[in-house]
Amino acid sequence: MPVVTLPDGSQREFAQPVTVAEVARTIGAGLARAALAGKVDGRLVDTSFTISDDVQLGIITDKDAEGLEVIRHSTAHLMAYAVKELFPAAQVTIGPVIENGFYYDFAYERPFTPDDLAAIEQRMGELARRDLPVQREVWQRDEAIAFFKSIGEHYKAELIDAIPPDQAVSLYREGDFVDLCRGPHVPSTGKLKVFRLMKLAGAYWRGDHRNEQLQRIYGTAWGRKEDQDAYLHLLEEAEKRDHRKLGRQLDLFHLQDEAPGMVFWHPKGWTIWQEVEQYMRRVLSRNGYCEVKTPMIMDRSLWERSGHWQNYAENMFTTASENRDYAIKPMNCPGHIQIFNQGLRSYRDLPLRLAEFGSCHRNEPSGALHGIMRVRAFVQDDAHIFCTEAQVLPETAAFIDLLQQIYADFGFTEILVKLSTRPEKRIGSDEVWERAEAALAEALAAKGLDYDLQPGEGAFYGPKIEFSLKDCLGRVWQCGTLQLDFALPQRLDAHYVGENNERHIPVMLHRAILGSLERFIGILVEHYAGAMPLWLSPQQAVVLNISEKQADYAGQVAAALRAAGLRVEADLRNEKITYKIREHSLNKLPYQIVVGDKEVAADLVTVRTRGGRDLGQMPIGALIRRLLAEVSAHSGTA
RNA sequence: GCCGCUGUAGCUCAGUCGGUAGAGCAGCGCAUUCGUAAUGCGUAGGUCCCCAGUUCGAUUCCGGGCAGCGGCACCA
Repeated sequence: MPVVTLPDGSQREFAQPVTVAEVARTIGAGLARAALAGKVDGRLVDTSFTISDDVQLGIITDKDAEGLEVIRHSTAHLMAYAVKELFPAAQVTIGPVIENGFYYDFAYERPFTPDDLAAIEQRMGELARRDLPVQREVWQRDEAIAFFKSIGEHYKAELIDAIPPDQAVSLYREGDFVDLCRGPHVPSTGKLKVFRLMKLAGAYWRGDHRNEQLQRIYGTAWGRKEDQDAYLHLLEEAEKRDHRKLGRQLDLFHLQDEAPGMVFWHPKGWTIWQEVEQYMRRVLSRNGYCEVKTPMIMDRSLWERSGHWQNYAENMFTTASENRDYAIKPMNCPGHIQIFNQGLRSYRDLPLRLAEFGSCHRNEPSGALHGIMRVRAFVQDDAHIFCTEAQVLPETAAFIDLLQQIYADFGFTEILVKLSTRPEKRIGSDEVWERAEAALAEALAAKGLDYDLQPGEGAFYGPKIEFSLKDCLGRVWQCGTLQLDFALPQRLDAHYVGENNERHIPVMLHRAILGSLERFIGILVEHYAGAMPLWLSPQQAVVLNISEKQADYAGQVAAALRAAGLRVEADLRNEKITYKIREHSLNKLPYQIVVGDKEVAADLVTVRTRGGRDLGQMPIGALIRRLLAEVSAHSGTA
């Protein structure tokens, strides 16, 4: 006699066990049709799930986030079904739900082609229209392994083999297709109406590059056509914000074949760079950092002592001269330790914070390069804090404050935080790791930051915190980082004299806020779609004359603004005012100052923003005050 | 690095089933002197990514590179 409690608190009593689908039917025919799955006492189940005890039940439809996940998961299975029909020799492997969609990996004798993709999508449509029931079956593990082996699905057999022997496994059957799956799934393929296959890619079996490469197909799936259209539209819009496209359009930088992964900064892009760098320099100086500069090329012996020559060789560019080998620095830490090591340090010198806009070169794998986000030559806003173990917590807390303040100034509020802890291969005792991880976790907790824990992902020399931002397509890029290091100071003989007059090895914190200036500027450009806030705009205003008569006055206005420290040019070209406004608006130039006969007569300027807002007429002094206020506020999206 | 796709004018792209290529925008010149998102006319611009091969002839076909793009792996 199960009593089912619904989300609104109402209860229904049934004489004998009922399925989720049957409960939905008693509520209404519409809900029964819309039901994709059920949530029984917080657990997602199929609509065919039988309820025999008193439970809390929610009917999941495509309006629920979970409903969308079920749709996507079932669509992945539908795709696998279509692939098996069209390419019987293909083996299925795994097909999870991801953000906005799903993928499924197949092992096949040849890569799929775009034509294959179209055929698969068409077949999926046919299978969906047949509205085949999707049924759950529970098998004994060993029988399931034997079954999948018998139909030539060796990857599936391998997957099930990893499940504990005494555990039963669930299989889902739709038409002639059977797949291992935890579920739940939609009750029938007819529920899958809105999907599109997006792209093909190679992917390694079990994510290991030593394994064979599988064929991955990505797709998207939605409850309603409008949602999918909106998503596809969003992708189109995101493409327009791509920093590589805007970098060219706005004449910020370029890359060329002869220097893969290395950026040629143009005057406008370099202006942004300089603003970012000068801003960071001011903030660091206010926060107790000392700026230094270390050599780009150092002798092999130093890199051998640091361990890079042995462990990082494939990523380092090297050079040689007069029988000596050198490495071009991939990191700044060894150089900073050389500065720390000059003279005898006292505990009174700690914490010592050495900062450098450090130019690094890393020979990244060719396939990893991506615009200016992942390059081979880049500048880190790097710093190393030499401190005692007791200072780790306060230094970490201060760093997090600083990072948050800086990100806010650049307009970023959505920051992804991760804490990576001890890996299997590591140096240092467990007690030291314990304290180090606890210090980082404590600092994060004290700041009230939500973070993902990544066990085993720390560096061999210490745990780390990562701060990431998203690009216009939602790809995550690590920017800020804080890494505790117990190893390098010792390897490179750093010490200080403590209160007890004995020598101690300092703890080193590697930290960066922007990460690399290249990457950070790339993210900034995408974040603002090229319409940089005033303080970062390469050109902040342009003075436009309506006809040649006002050329002199326009020049004077521009000069007055420049004298106030603003980046302003006069555009005196013999073009219509509409033409100039259009062009500067497309170039995302924040303020357009129009002067015609009326302005000359009244000694005023007329101001409009790149967004088309008319600010009316004002005296030049008022304009200057307005712009300077906006610059110093680091704000303004005119 | 691996899988797939792509590479034509400064940019965005069309085109050549093998006979050395075209548009729009940008550039340049002339006219126009204009009030808030494109004035008109004219003109110039190419190693069709590179190197080999097949061919009477290759931008096109074949092979090998390089670079870019989408993923995967990597990102200490």
